[in-house]
Amino acid sequence: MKVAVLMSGGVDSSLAALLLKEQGYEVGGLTMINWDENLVQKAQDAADFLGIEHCFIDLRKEFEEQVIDYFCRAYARGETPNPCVVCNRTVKFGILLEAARKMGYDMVATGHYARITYEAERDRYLLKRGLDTRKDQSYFLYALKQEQLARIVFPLGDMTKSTVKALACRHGLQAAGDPESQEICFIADDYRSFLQDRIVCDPGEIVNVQGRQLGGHKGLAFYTTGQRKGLGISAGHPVYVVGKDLENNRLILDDEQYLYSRELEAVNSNFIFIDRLDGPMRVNAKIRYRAAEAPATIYPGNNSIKVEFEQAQRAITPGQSVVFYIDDYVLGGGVIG
RNA sequence: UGGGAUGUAGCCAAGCGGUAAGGCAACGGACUUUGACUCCGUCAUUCGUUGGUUCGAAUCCAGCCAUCCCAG
Repeated sequence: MKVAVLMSGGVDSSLAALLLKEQGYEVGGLTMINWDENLVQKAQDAADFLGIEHCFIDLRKEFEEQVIDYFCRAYARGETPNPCVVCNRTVKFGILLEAARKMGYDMVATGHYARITYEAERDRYLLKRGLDTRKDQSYFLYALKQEQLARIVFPLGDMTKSTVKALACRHGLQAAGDPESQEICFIADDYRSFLQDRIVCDPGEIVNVQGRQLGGHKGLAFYTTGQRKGLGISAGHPVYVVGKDLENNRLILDDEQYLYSRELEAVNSNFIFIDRLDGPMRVNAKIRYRAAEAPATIYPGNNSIKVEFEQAQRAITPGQSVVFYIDDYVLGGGVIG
């Protein structure tokens, strides 16, 4: 069995490669250039250290079309996209996975903290959260299809981050002491300056819920629901972005209480645990990566999924993903409309 | 131009003779495979200004300046 480990040169992917090798797989390192080609060297070094072959593939064009373009368009629409979700579905486990297969690999592996299991009775691959709930990354993977899950291995899914670090250290992996990963991979510092060159940003008014003017904004794309910092508005008490009035190019700010809402509509949904949602279902749902799961009922709609929470959620944000869980399993998810 | 009121950090604001609270904003850090939230830390040698009284003034007194309100 030949496995291509998608290597970044960091601890996680390096250890993933090492573990697979120890388990007897035929392992090769594969690195995609999606933005910064300088990262390839680090991966190459790690592969050399592990004594595995390594090659890279330039996917900058594809990444630009699939991820960056999506990222910018979503912001231009006033949404707050999650590029990692799209990258995983279309590039990392899409184009790159296909490329690996063409190179003769059977599977691809990454250092994600998530688990994939196969359920024979239903002939389904299921996605489970990582054992280390603090590091669990299943949220970013809900959009994967069966064909994709069938070809993926996550060697770190059953481990905690501290175990990974300890093992990496014991094996003398260079990256063992590296700081945790960064921001969006294609944005070094501030996503705002990145957007500035790519989309049109019209300054406009800042108003409160009642419509009273409070100040001015630099372009709706630069703000996200629930945001407090960087607004420059001194109201005597904290105020948050509670919405966007795209029609009038106005940013709406107000007290935190206006951020809470009990329901949302999700589009572009994908289901993993089941084929499709045929009727109401009780789940635990997460409206952003670092949010607590909350009990909710989901309902199938025409072109969307309606999600009704038991308790109001704070800052439900269009463009972000809502992911449904049943116990440790990812049922599916969608993009908040 | 008369009468009244007010002038403390970017904004709001405590202080009322004993050596500048607090909130908001801002900045820095922690957290984080998205954007946020959150948490921690920093932020007026100086109180419109000039003099005076006092051992000592943002606090009392006087002049000047500025702003606001009512008269005109």
